[in-house]
Amino acid sequence: MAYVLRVLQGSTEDTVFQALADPSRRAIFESLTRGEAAVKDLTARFELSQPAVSQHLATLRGAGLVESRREGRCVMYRVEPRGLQPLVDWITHYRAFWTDRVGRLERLLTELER
Amino acid sequence: MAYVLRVLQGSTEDTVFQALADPSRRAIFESLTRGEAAVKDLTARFELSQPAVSQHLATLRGAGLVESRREGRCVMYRVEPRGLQPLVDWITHYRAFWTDRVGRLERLLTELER
DNA sequence: ACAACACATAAGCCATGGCTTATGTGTTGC
DNA sequence: GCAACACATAAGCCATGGCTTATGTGTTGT
Repeated sequence: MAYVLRVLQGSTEDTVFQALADPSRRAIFESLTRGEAAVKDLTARFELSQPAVSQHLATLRGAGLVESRREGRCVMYRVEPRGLQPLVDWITHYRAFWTDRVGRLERLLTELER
Repeated sequence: MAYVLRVLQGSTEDTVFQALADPSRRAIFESLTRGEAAVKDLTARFELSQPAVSQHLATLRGAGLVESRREGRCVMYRVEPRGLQPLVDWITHYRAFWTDRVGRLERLLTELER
């Protein structure tokens, strides 16, 4: 069922990993976590051309990590929290190998849900 | 301090993201979580040539996600749990944006440590 | 010692990806 | 309407990456 949902959304963890593999894209994403920003702003922060930034944003958008909204002649981009979910899910699948801290977290969750 | 350690280890989250970006590499990694395996075994499981598998393993090894050990004429590969830590750290940094479930986990941790 | 096995590495090929410049699409203000 | 701004998209270039075949390095067994 979760699988079906993922397929319908068209996003397995594949797109997310792919999107976050690039350092510039991660930097842009991190920058957006500090608040909504226009393409112009991001272009100013990083030493990238405007098309480069737009292309990175398109990739992040395709991975569901980011959303956009028009405001006047600017396009504001913001982080889409749920976009990280596939990554969290993937990692959670290997929680057996995590460090003590995360292991403790999982144990807590189990106890909570019981 | 954590930063210094990362630099000394020579591994920011960069190598890990890079290594996990490839589907074949993730598949190999996932396969290894089910237990130690030789290159020959992995080559048999996936439809990849032996050199391809070796190269993927070398990349995973470089990212600290996997370790190797000689046993006779085979080289056994196993998952290195701590290798996922940079990824967990990176995601944890954006925990503010996580879904309710993870948010609940974090709140639990905070209460626990207090 | 030699053949067979298991693996790593080298070299080359081809697809992909990220960047650039150039151009198209909206939107604002005069 | 028109110029200026903000952004998206197209086209092309070049580096990178993943795969292949071919070859080198160890290890086992006879």
